[in-house]
Amino acid sequence: MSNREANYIKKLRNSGLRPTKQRIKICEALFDRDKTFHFSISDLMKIIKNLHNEKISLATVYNTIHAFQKKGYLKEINLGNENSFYDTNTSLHHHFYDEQTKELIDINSEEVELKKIPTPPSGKKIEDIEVTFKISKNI
Amino acid sequence: MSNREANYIKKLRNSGLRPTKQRIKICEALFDRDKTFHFSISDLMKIIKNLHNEKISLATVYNTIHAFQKKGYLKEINLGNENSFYDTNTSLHHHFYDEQTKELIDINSEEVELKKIPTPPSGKKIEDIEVTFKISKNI
DNA sequence: GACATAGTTTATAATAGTTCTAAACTATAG
DNA sequence: CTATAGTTTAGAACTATTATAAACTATGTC
Repeated sequence: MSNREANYIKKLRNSGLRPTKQRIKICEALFDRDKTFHFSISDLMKIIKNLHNEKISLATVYNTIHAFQKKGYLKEINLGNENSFYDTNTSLHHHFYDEQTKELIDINSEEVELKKIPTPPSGKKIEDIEVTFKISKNI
Repeated sequence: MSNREANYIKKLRNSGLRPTKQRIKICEALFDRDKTFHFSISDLMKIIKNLHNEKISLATVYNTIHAFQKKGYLKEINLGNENSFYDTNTSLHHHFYDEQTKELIDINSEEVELKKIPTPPSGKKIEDIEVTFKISKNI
């Protein structure tokens, strides 16, 4: 068993998730990466298919992604496509988004600073700030 | 014919859209308002149903909203619900969003100022900046 | 290791939002 | 008034997602 695999097993157990072989494979597909990773469920299905000859059922992929999201290992991002996207970068951060190419690029939170912040409606507090910079080809 | 109706007819014609009675009714439902308006297609269907006894088919509502969006009279907003939302405020602006209550509140662009803006990837330029302040009940 | 059990996976059905299709209808120009 | 291109419509088709319920499996206990 690889070091990484053992680590996933430990993390899954610590989160109250049983380390099944499907979950470990999904961990490998998602987190064995240098950069943070953006994906849709259908992206992930394809990646799993290519990575292992064995397949994981669609329902399991949905279940697992939702479980990982609930445990805070994934963040859902909303770009207005018809389908949901997920981000392995769960820290506070921002995005460049190219609507043409559907490219999504992470921006570290230090790269963006707000000078003026509006006062929230009474009885509410600001929980999170997300800035999306819509970009396009520079002709 | 009301003043407003005549105005909608003119605007539709100027945009290259034939002023059909369905489109005029949809204009009334959307734009006869003081405040900017946020809605989903199903919201709009209900509103039309209540406003007039006559119904407009779902396909027409979709067609019309898409046409209005293409002409720049509506802006799509992405909140990560399963369905699309639209905003009659097409100017550059930002939002408060309460995920619990699904409340969405417009923020004028003057209320938000950015001190530091990241440099876009080479060959790309920033087209638009959207800031979402996620809010929640202040306990 | 065998067993019970609670958690998990799976194929499939069901649902929801949206888009497509093709026929009927209508605004508009000539 | 007529021709035509644009529009509306019901319903089918499609896509993403969630629900269902039966088979399977990780885990703790003996």
